[in-house]
Amino acid sequence: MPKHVKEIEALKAHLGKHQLKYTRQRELILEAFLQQEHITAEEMYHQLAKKDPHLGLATIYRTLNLFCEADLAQARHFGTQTQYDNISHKGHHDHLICTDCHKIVEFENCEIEKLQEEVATRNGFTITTHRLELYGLCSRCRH
Amino acid sequence: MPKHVKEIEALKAHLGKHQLKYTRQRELILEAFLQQEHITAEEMYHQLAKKDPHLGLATIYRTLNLFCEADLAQARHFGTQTQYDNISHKGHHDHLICTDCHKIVEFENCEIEKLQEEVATRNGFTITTHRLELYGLCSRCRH
DNA sequence: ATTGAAATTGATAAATCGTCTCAAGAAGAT
DNA sequence: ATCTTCTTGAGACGATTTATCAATTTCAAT
Repeated sequence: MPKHVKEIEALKAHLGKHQLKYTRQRELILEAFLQQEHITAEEMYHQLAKKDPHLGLATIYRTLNLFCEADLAQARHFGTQTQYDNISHKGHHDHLICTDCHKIVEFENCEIEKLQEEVATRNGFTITTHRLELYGLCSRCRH
Repeated sequence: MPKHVKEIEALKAHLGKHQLKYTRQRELILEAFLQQEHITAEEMYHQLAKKDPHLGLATIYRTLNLFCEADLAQARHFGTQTQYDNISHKGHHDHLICTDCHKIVEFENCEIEKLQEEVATRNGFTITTHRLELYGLCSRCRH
């Protein structure tokens, strides 16, 4: 019935491993989360208010942080807020961030990823995820 | 006597251009800032408490933001705090982070940096700083 | 199905981080 | 030295996120 069976199973696996429980709220938040590329807790709060007016903001924060631990999400702090990126089913994308107008351009680069793997291997690491953010000025803000 | 004559002149140029004043606090904070690769306002607050116990935290925030406008610093949101990067400092290092034992290995990779520049140029960006973190398991934790 | 231990929730208090306010003090031009 | 303007320090404030805790829900064991 639910669309994202694979991710639900991944979450359940994580929950089981840590003696946590699969709740109605966690399923609701996961379903909503997986339909976004990235979202803030506040945005999700308003979005889900229609489906469950009693869902608390604290629960959303707790659940999104849980998703980070389960490697379904990745938190990214920008400006005063925290963005939760969906890294589970899309190819992981990186960000170009304009420090002036806060514009964000997403990109993907296989060569960089390959070099990352090399660095990791050289140091005995096995990468599960990564974060790459390039900060600078976009063409308009450079004047 | 101050060591960073070039940066002090750059700051004075910016101040003059905007009808701002060169104060004891601004010089003190600049001297301290230029000795770091990156620092938070809070860290600087404690660090400078010895030299000037009356220096206010608000002044440090104001001054670090001023440095950003004068292109001496670059703000970057890291975790819950804001890191102020020293732009004149070059050797930027990246991190390999073990998600199990939290071991952190620093590395530098020119090829990756070159590819980052290419991506930025292709999108019309001029990079001033970046952040690359690879998350995974180190050799010991993989078993 | 019922029970009971353990985890989760919602509401809100509290903490955190950074900015704003404003009276008093410092800088710099005249 | 004077005068205008900018800056400072202290604390209030606003926004975001986390902690607290009693009531509720989950889920495994009856």
